[in-house]
Amino acid sequence: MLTQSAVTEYPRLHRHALHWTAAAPEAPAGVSMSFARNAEIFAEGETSGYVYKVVSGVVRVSQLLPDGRRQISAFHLPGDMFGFEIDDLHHASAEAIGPTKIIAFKWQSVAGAGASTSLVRELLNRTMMDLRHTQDHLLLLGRKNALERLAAFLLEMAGRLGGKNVLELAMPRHDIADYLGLTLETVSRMFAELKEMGTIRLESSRRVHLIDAGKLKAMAA
Amino acid sequence: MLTQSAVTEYPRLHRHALHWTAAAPEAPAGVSMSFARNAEIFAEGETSGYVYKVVSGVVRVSQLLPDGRRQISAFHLPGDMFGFEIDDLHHASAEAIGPTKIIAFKWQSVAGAGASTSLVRELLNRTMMDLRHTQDHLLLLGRKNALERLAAFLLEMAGRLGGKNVLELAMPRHDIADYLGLTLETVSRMFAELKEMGTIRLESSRRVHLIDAGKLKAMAA
DNA sequence: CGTGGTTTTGAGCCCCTTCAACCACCGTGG
DNA sequence: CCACGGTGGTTGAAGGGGCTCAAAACCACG
Repeated sequence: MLTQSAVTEYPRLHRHALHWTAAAPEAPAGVSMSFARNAEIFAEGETSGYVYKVVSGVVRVSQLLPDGRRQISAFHLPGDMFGFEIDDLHHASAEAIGPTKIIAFKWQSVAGAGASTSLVRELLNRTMMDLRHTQDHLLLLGRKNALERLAAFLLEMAGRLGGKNVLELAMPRHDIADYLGLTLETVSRMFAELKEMGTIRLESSRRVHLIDAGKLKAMAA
Repeated sequence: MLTQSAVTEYPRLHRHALHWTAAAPEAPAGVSMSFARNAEIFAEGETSGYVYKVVSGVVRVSQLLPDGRRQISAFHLPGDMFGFEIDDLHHASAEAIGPTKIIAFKWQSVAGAGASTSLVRELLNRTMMDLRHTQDHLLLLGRKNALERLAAFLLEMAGRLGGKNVLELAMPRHDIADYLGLTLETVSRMFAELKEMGTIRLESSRRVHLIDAGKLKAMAA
């Protein structure tokens, strides 16, 4: 019945932030928080009430099926915001991939009745960007093959990490796989294939040199 | 190299609406338009500037890969709005599935500098609902098998069409396939499988009776 | 009753998964 | 200094779920 393994064990998640720090009393007020590797920022089903902004580190947002299959909908890098919800229940969970600093804003303060129009507009803008990214990802998951997915992923990361041709991936193969709708073995094999084709070079498993970005773009379809 | 067929021919699309009708001069001003089956409402890459609201009929929003593989990101039913864009370029295309009536609003009027905060908030709300739907669809495309996808699709449609246990699907198998990231043959086979299991009955290929919605929910994972 | 579009069904194959080793790296402690 | 455990990554072999190709059946409509 099941296509994917349902027995994968994810790293144990550690609840609660390492520490909280009251931020400068500007508007809107934010609270800064630190999270250790694999620490849970919020969980699916929890009550919401905050939006979060990444200061440093990387966050993964994911949804789980009852049997443990996981889909990561986005990786959030410094500057990104996440955690918006329509009702006040989180509909996905968020975890720090490595040591991560975050600022939490009260939802009321950025989108509540008293929030300035410019803040609401800012939020609308970010939400529309998220929507576009997610729609692009639909195309990837629905219609691209494994090699195309990895090529697209590397280009996305390269772009978001500053357009350099050397990139330091923050996440393990397992997370990449759950982002791309593949298994970690397939991801590993596609890395090998890109390497053989001469389009990338692996300095280490996390440090990737893009040797031929043009060829990558062509394959990403 | 390619996993999916790249030679599928889509129905020829007919440009332009059948007719335009100036709407009552309320705020915001809308223009009503009618489209025939397979008529293009807007195309990927076109300049935007309007948001659209479905009055009657069903609209599909899709993205294409250069070789013709297609992913439908959403079906829009009466009452739904679509066509929001961050910049003023459409990032996907929209087509009427059957005869369809739509009202077009100037983007400026609902989200521009002069738009009321309540309109912007309304738009934020709709965008966040779209985002949630799209994220759920990521989980479907990334991690569910064919049978689970079709079960989830039927439940989604049943819910949106009013919760009845008989539903009239507006779209052909091909569109369902491109929504679910499958081929039309697989969709057809999964319909047959659900029928054999006794969870649905096909009055015609488009009229589906949900006999055991509980079992469907259980399979949709 | 043809005709074109849609749907179903069949047979074979392939990409990706599954299952299973093995390896590389690294901080810890004997 | 090296054994060690634990995490993360690679590689191999085999199997399967969904795709491809093909043909027939169905259906609305002239």
